Amino acid sequence: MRAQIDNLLKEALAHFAAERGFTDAYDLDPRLERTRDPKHGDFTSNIALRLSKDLGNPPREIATTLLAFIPKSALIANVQIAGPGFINLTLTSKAYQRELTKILEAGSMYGCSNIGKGQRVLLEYVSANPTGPLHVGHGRHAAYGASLANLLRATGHDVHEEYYVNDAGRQMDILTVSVWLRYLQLLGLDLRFPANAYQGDYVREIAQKVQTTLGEKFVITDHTGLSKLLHADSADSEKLLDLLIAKAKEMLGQEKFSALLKEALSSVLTDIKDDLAEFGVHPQRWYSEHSLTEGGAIDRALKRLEEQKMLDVRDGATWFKATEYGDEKDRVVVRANGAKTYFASDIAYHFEKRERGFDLLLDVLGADHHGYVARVRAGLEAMSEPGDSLEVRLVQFVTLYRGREKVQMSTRSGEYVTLRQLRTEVGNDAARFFYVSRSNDQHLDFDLDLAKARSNDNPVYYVQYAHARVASLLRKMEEEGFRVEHSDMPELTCLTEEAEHTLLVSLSRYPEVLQLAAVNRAPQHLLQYLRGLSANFHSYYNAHRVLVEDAKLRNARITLALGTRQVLHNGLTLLGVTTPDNM
RNA sequence: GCCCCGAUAGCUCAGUCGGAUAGAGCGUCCGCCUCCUAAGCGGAAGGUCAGAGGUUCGAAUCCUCUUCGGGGCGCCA
Repeated sequence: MRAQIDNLLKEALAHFAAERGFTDAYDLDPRLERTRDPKHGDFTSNIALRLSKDLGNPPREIATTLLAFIPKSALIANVQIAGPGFINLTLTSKAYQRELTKILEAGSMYGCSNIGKGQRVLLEYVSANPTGPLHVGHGRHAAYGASLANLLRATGHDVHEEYYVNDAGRQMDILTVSVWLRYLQLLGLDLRFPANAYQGDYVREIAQKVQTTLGEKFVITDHTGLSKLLHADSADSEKLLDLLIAKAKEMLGQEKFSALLKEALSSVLTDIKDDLAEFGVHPQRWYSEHSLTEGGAIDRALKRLEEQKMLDVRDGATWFKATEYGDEKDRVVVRANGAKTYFASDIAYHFEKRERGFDLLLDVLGADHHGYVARVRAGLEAMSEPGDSLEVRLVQFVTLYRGREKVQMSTRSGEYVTLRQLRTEVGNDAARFFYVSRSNDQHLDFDLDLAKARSNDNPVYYVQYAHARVASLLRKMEEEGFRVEHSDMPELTCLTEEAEHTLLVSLSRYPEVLQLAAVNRAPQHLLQYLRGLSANFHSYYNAHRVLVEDAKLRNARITLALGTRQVLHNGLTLLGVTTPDNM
């Protein structure tokens, strides 16, 4: 709808420009907006105000000239100049009736557009270390990323979703050692378990599984050295972990250590994949960090940097001269001990994404990662890739509440609420909905009690209920022996109530909302809209009877309800929320 | 010290290329509730948009400074 009105104004502007003898010199985008106050009509443009300065004419005069050029249209009832020079357009009721028809014709495609023009987007999100179950923070990343992917697809982007698996590096080694120690304990060895190893029960479960499937493969005969290490009072507990890792590799041998690591990794990863799948999150690819090394991507990236003379050896380590690209300090890519840093994998990974032909690398990261955005961008630029091909959206933290009471969590002790627990408690729908209810760069207070409530205070319930209410109406209609005549569109001209007009206007905004939400990477706009639409529908339902005796009016009202159901369905589906017919 | 995010009604928050009289939900107050199964419905009161300057025809929105709050700054991942 907006696009149609927009075109009319653009046409007028083209005439106007031709008459005044200028063409592309000025910004001639009408920047059509919805009015806030219905007194100002339905749409408004401030183009006359914006042109006024450049043209040296008063805005109202420009507006008057422009107004004469607006083509006649069945969609526009009235055009007025108001205030300092706004052009206000009031639409005909026919325009809204047509839009309702379009909703039902387009069905699940209603609202989709091609503003993305097929841009190839690699959306990376969650990418939690595979060292334990996902917790409620990861849930927010998952819900946000998945909704964003849906929004981008609906607006014509070619989206590829990816989860980066950090399956190399120290954290995996620590997990492996944790599993190994639990495994040895299971087999009766009396060993102390370090406080900073992975504490969760899932470590014991993996150990149990290893023992069941692989038996005593990882048993060691002489464990005095290990025991001694564990009971030594080491001041530096991190150092102890490193020593333990070295000891484990030495005692088991690299091959068995790797086998154990693989077991641990696959257990955790399987759990994460199942968890996300149940949550409606399906990355197309699980990209292994390990494969970066194997595939030579790290070497290619380093070589590229070398060619650009962007590497420097100091103190035995290899540094990337990030400062030359605006970073605050240079960054190590290869440590003095020869190990490549996490940062090296990271720029290699992003470089490799570009090699795969993606236009936009869209990363969803935790707010604690903001520091490395500049680094990775610097890396891309140093490798002659455009810095703005990387876009990062940071997700702030989640705090759980039960009513007024804060739920205490501590990642360190392994006492945190998992995503699975949350989903089990409040359900997938409420979780998906609540997670994207606030802007990603705001802290989120997640109220478990509210999310579970079956009352209108609960926004997800409220919106789903609007959908169910339509279904209920249709059932009732059948019971009463009525039916919708589909032969030709019912006479929507019967929809003359104010509440009906409000609802029609709200429905017609949906495509604009999708674009706004996609462009701003802001699913909460869609959510906010759905709440408003539901409110409009509920008020309408409360004020007016749909299943009236008059067949014409009844058909028109049912059609309006069906349109509402369609838009609610389309919107909720993009957010990963189901649309029940019964509640 | 440097960097990022935030501050809007009693509470939780919308307000996204600057636009006309700043919105919603909850709570409060006042009515209503024999009605398409719907745990309710309608209305009202409620604001120094943290503060101060600036840009602009026009600022909650952009810029600068200040105050307060949250987070981040490793040859960790």
